[in-house]
Amino acid sequence: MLSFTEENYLKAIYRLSEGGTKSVLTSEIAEMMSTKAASVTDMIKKLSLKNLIGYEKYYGVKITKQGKSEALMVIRKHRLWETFLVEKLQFTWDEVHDVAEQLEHIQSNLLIEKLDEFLGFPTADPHGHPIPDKNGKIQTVRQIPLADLVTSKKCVIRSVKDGSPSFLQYLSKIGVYIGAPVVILEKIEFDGSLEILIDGNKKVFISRDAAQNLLVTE
Amino acid sequence: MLSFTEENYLKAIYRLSEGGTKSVLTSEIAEMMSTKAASVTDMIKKLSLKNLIGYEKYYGVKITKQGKSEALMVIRKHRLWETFLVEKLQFTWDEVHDVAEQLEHIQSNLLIEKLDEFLGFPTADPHGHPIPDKNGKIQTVRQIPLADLVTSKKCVIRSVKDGSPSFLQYLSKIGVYIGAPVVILEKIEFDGSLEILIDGNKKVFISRDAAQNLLVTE
DNA sequence: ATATTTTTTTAGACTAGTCTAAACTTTTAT
DNA sequence: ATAAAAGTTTAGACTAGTCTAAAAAAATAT
Ligand SMILES: [Mn+2]
Ligand SMILES: [Mn+2]
Ligand SMILES: [Mn+2]
Ligand SMILES: [Mn+2]
Repeated sequence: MLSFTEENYLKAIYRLSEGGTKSVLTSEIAEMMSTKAASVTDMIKKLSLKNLIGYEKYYGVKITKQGKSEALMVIRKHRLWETFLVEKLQFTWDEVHDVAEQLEHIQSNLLIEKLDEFLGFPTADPHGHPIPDKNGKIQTVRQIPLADLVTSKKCVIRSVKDGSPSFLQYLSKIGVYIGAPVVILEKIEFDGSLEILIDGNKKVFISRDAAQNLLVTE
Repeated sequence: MLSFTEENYLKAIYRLSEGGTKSVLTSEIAEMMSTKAASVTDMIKKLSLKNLIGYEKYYGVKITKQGKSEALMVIRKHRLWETFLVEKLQFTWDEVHDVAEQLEHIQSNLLIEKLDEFLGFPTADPHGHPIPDKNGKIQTVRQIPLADLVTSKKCVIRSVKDGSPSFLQYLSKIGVYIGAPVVILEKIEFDGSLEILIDGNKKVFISRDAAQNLLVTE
């Protein structure tokens, strides 16, 4: 059984490993965990002993099959709890992350399976991020940044890349939500900002940065 | 903010203080927490410094107003979560305690208030134990052990004193549940066991011990 | 190719919580 | 009243996790 801390490290290493085959560096983990490199080295040794990661001194770590599976279960719990908070307790999508960060460490298979069922086996959390199933399988759909879409092509908002509360609050304010139909009306040459039409009736300008953080499907 | 461990100690001290004005002894706490007296002494000093308990060396501790309030909030969370697990996730009443023991330590006022509302502001948990409100107020109803009731008087099962999974499973098996109407048909002189009628249609014999652990109202 | 800078690891210290063993205080028995 | 027993506290050690400072290795610049 993994400790609270071990689970958090493992999740960080998993996220840093995603979509990349090379080793995750000590400094990257320290950065993501807001901790010091020396602490990371200590933890790396522990996780390596438990065969959750492979470790080569001075060259970083690679997550193992077993480690990935454990990390996916933590992510599964995190996203199911976030879904619960929004769907059942009427949290807004910017309020759920910190609480889910605690709830994801509750140890009970029965609980998580029953929660999954209660929620109707959702496949994505309130931010559009996929929820791994009980076997760790993730349903992936190709999504592209809104910034990369051509003008006047219809698309649907599917997820946010950066889920910081302030960005999420901003999105709610301008009327962007997961599932919203959007078209780009005009790309502003000068700064890369976009004028978009949401829901067929709301025109707004969003920055290049914002458009980069919104993922859509055509 | 209290740690996980501090909360557990405080809850134990609160429970040992209930319905009694004299000090709680180190050994009693150690017993309840399944730990050693030396560890208790260490923790006692910490809680005392935080003014959650009063401590007189060699003579045990007394919980303070502030300590009681903190303990009640942990108990509130514990019982709300147990209610959630049974009402919403279809757990049985013997399955919820250990999970609630973890969930009670999640730190979020918003979460607990929303959960309370989601559950319809329940006043008792699945074992019939009262749920403190957000101000720590407990609604108390006078309940007596079924063992102390006179023969042929109608009563309703309100709560269980000992909530161990095996006792709860046994109760379910014989058809006893919170809210069940019961009458004592006969008290067996020999061993104090009772023949009772549940729901007006199920006759069973229960031990004196069992009858002592079932609390009822007339 | 060598020197400098950057990154990583090690060494040693600190906190929270736990334990055993020893010392001390209170209670109980004679 | 004194001795024995029981309960409590202290002392010192251990684990998990963290940190700073120093040492070591790798990457980069000259
Ligand atoms: Mn999140
Ligand atoms: Mn976490
Ligand atoms: Mn319980
Ligand atoms: Mn607990």
